[in-house]
Amino acid sequence: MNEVKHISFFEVASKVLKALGHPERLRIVEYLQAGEQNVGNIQQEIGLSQPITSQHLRYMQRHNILTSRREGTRLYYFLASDLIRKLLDCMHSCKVSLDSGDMQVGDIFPETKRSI
Amino acid sequence: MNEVKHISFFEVASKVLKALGHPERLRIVEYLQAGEQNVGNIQQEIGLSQPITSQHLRYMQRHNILTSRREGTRLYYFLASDLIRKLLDCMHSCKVSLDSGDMQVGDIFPETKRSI
DNA sequence: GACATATATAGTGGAAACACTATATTGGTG
DNA sequence: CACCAATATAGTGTTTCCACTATATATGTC
Repeated sequence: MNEVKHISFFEVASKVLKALGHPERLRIVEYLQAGEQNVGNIQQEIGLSQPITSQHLRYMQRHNILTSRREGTRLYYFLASDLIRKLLDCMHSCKVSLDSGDMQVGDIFPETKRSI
Repeated sequence: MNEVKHISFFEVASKVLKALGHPERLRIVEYLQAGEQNVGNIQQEIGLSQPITSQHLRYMQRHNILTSRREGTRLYYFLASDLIRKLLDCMHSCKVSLDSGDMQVGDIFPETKRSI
């Protein structure tokens, strides 16, 4: 048997986008751009409870955003693929555009202003 | 009064990503990259029912992905901001990388193969 | 105003996401 | 094996998403 599911770019991309579509997960993933980190560090950096942190990490692993590697009692998570890295690069350049004032958050979300 | 909500880049970006995290919505938005289209055309192009098409469009309008313009009995939808356009450009270059073989879908979703 | 066309909205049921509390598992060390 | 630290999972209630059917609204034309 060994059935292989065929999947279009839109399915691939939308799954990734959806999995990144949560502010804390986006923070985590941006943090991991600099390199792998264990759960404790991620939790502390982002400021979430332990179970929530673990849930988000597992969720992203299930959705092929992250992979993990065990080292003794610690679990290190890291970005799973070049597509993810590429997407994050893009997000970053969007962020830069926003920060430089080329774009305005108000263009995107009226009645809001940027903080940080 | 006139309270202004402050919102971080992560909130802005994650909302956009989440709203794009659906294969049909991604198809719609890619279709609209070429320019505005009315609901009927979008429906026919993507192959969805009329209410579903309208729902997705309204959803994306609520999430500041799209804007609309009425012309007689027709409603034309179009991309709402440069951030969206920039993100789509990025998705497109990711797609190109996938197609050119620099990246593999298998890297992202094991047990799958690309179609189209 | 009657009617047709284009589009939106309401209602509904099921699935998934989310945040939270409590508990379990895994690996290391004495 | 007992115990500790790190992490995962189960259970729960709430909210949001999603697809679908049926109905409503808006605009243009006669």
